[in-house]
Amino acid sequence: MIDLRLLREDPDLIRASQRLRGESTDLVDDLLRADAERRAATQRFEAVRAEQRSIGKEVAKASGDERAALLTRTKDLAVEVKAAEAAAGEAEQALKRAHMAVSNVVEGAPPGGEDDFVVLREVGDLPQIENPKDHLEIGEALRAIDTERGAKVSGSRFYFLTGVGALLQLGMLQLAIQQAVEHGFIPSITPTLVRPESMEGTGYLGAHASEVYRLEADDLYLVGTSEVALAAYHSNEILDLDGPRRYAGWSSCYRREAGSHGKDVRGILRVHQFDKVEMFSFCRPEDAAEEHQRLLAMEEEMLAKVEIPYRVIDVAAGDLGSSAVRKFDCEAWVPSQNRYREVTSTSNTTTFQARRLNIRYRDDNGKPQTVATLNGTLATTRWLIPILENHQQPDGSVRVPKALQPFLGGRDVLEPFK
RNA sequence: GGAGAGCUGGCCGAGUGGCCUAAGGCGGCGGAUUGCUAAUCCGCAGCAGGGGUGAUCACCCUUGCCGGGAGUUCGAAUCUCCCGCUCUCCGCCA
Repeated sequence: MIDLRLLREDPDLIRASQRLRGESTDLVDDLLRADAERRAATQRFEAVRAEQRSIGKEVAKASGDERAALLTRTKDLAVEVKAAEAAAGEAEQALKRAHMAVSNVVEGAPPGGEDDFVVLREVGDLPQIENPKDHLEIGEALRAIDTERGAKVSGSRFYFLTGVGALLQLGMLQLAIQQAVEHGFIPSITPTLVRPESMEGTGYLGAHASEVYRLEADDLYLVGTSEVALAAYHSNEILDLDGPRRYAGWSSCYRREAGSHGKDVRGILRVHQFDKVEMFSFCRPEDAAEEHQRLLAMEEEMLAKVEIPYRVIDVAAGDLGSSAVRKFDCEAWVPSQNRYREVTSTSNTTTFQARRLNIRYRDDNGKPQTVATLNGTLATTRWLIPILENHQQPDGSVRVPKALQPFLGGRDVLEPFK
């Protein structure tokens, strides 16, 4: 949710942001109207309620005829109060709906849609591989990835990681946690089933509702990222913030992939369940842009450790999620596809999520203010794809990046089974 | 799954229909005293929304908030119902 004070002071700023996103400016006018209407309705309610309360005090002291007279008056008033309260409640609900409909105010993202991202830099040399095998072919030869049995047991877009596949993933995630701890992040293992409020607070029940698994019998949701649990972790709290508060959450993630039938069906690029280490920061709004760069630097440090070439893109305004003001993706080189594919994403959501989740800090005057939140990927199952493909050798073996070798019993090469 | 007890401000905790504008304590902030620290004494303070007066910082008025929601009542922290959560015990179970 955006800051309503900002909306009142500078509605044109919000309209400009909506245009950049390719979203309607009518939503801004709807919100302005709903805001004015709510204030008017609140005032009407408060006026009758104040009268009711003051007469109520006289009733308590009065007796006999005087009391009876007061009671007839307050009985009528009670009806008015009830009606005014209901009207104020409806105005409040209408405001909330209009409020939810307006996206966060874009900050510095390039204009345009999905294809209008700006490449900030390309890092690492692309490997020269003749007829590269794709990650599934390599993974099957190593007996590291088994999608056939994944499908047998659970359906399409499920897989088993076995042997060195399991070790690679565990090592990579462990490496991410180690790095996070070195940089002062609090390592966390988070719930993957959450209540509706938590899901709603992070905005995942809006446009992405069909992407989310729901357990009807218990009214719980399976998270698509530990961002959900980490964001909701401090909901309704006032934090002591000296500097940014940083978490690294390790969890399995679940996605229905409802709208992606027939897309990326091979291998483990797009799956219903995967594991991820996610960074999440709470900081003062004035520090958010700098913190965003820090999360991006963390991602690049990890990519360097697994020795894969990548590029960094500045995602265009029209392709941002509703809560992000800016988003940087790291895309790793995938030789079999001869293109870059997204492996990390870091978003600055400023106060948008925190306002909905009611997460605040005390400013220098001791007044509660809404915090800013940011998130970013530190490692995920999908990384196995560029790791296997970029490090493949002509003989079918796979070189193990130095940083991962300790997690594979010191091996520097993984040999295929005959 | 069954039975019971709870949920009050940053924290602890009193409050069983109007005197709640929520006692008291801890912690916090300001001041006094004081070689320093500590102790003592005095004072100030919840959160959110709305309106107003003089302004960039206050002050005044007002409404809501006692786990969440609905209800009873002229009036609810207090009574009723639904939901959530915590604790204790029993049962079942990895």
